[in-house]
Amino acid sequence: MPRQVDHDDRRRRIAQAVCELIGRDGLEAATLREVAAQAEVSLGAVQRCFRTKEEMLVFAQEHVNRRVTERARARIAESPEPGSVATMLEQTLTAMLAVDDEGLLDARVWIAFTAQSAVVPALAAVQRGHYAGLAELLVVLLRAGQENGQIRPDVEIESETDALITLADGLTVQVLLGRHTPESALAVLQRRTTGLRT
Amino acid sequence: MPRQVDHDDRRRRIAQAVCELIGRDGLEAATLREVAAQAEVSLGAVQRCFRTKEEMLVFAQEHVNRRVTERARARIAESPEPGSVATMLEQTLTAMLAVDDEGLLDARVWIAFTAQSAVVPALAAVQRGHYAGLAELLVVLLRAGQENGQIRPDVEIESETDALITLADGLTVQVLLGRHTPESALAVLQRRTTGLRT
DNA sequence: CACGTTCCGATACGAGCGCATCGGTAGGCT
DNA sequence: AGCCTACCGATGCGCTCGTATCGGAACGTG
Repeated sequence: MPRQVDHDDRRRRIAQAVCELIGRDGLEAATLREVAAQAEVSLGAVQRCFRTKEEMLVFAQEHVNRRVTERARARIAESPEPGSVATMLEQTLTAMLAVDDEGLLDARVWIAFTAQSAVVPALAAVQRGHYAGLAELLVVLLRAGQENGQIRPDVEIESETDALITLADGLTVQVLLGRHTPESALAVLQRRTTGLRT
Repeated sequence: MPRQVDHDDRRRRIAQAVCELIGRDGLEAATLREVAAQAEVSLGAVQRCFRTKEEMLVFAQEHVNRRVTERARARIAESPEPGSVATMLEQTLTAMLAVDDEGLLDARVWIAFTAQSAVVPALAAVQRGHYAGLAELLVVLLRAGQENGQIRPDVEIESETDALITLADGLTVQVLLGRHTPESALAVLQRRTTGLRT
């Protein structure tokens, strides 16, 4: 067999290159040639990793979604009180916001894919799956918080979960448009989550 | 002078065609040729109305923004209690949501332009201008409501305005992704606005 | 009434796109 | 050690894009 390369690693690197291009110049900047250049591989390599451009974009979409989930996990682990439900809740939602440069890039990628999801049902299904995971996590956190008394018992979990997700998305849009700074958006989010505590 | 056509009317018709194409298949579907076909004019006519494609897209962006404002005005006029501040507030915010087919189309156009605004500062400025107008309107409504006792006096107007806009945007995203129906989004919005009443 | 000006719609062009194809090359098997 | 296979990176091909250009039709004017 000829020289072997790690296919999964290459796919991840390409997906990362796609995200960087979309985050900098939008979806239309993610041409196969530009992606190859950004990932420092040849055009042929990109074509062998992904049968078609659409397949590449879907993988990149799942890639950025995984990054958000991963960032939530990391923020929880690094937080001063990893065991506190309120902390976990806040850190999870913060991971969805554009609070730092990395998050800002992901937010731009997120809205690009979300806009595309509005007209391509297959992409919308991918996004809904991501949101389903986030919603489930929030439900678990809220329920655990109510059981150990950290979350007010009168909070209606399902509707509160939806409201928190809606708030995070709305704030992300506001930050991207420059109507909120990352700091002010974070403050709004924290005011909301602290309102849930006992 | 040769045969004269109404330039402004033609520009509006072209902008409408751009919105229909973007609402159906996304920003990339708005090529000059497709726009010309949708507007039932020649490619040359589109080029003479707009010096460049970007100029056309900016005009279309302002066009859909004007439609939202116009819809808010129409909803207020048609509402059962045009004089009630609470009604005006609710109808204004409803105009920002994708509550009917026309609104759904506009919402898809909105998110397409918003995504582009995240990477093109010039477009972001246009969007910010639109939001500034909406925010000013909401501030006026809330203040008037407080003065005549229809809105709770403890509502902090500036932050509430931002919160309402953020909520409307977040709900729009959720509807576009299929995580909210137009009806459920409207219900969330109404619950929020009725909470502001005395 | 014919001319000339002015604007319209069709065509032409270079560039860049996604995708398909094809020698070259680097290792595993006997 | 040498062959042979499997994969890599470069090149080619239609196609469509945005933009520039050009002949022709339509009206005010002398």
